[in-house]
Amino acid sequence: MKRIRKTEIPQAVIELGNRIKDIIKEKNLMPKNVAYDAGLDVENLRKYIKGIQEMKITTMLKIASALEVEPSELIKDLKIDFEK
Amino acid sequence: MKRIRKTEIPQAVIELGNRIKDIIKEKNLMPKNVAYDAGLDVENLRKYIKGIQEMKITTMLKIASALEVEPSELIKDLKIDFEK
DNA sequence: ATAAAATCGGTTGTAAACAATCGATTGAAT
DNA sequence: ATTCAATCGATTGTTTACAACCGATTTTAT
Repeated sequence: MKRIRKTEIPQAVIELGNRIKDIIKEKNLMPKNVAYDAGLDVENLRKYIKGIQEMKITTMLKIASALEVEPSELIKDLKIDFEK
Repeated sequence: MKRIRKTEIPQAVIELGNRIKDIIKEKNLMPKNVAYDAGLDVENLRKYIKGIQEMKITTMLKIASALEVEPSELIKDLKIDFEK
């Protein structure tokens, strides 16, 4: 059956995806290789870049490693907009 | 039925838990309040502190917000030990 | 123009996060 | 000594991440 997302994707997730996208572009990397280096499926990496799917901490660390950037660079100033 | 974890908890997750624990202690915060401010169940916060459960990016951001620290401070120098 | 990579939208099985609850124990403060 | 918070282990329903695959289309490079 159709798998529907019930919750909104947080803005920070979108922003994180954009940063990954930008770094890939700046460093002239290939998503295919980045995915491989991070131990991810290319399609899933694409989902992170598009902000369709949220990632776990360790996934972020793997991607940072594959991009050869500090994890901090990826999450720096990411704001979480949450309703308490 | 028993819910058994199939994969190993990465060391970075343990380390992240320790940092959260330390900050709570240093700042004389109450886990109860931190959990509330982060919009989490106390028991789940405990799982993160113990490193029993891995968190998503946004959860980390919420916890950083509740602890009033920069997200970068939580993940700084976290190393991921992964087998490609 | 053709080949390789990227992008897209969708699907599916499985593992794990998330939320919440329970009972019991331990530690600390009044 | 009693109250409150912390800690622990365990459980459960629901949602989501993860991994993988597919077919189609678009972009990029040779």
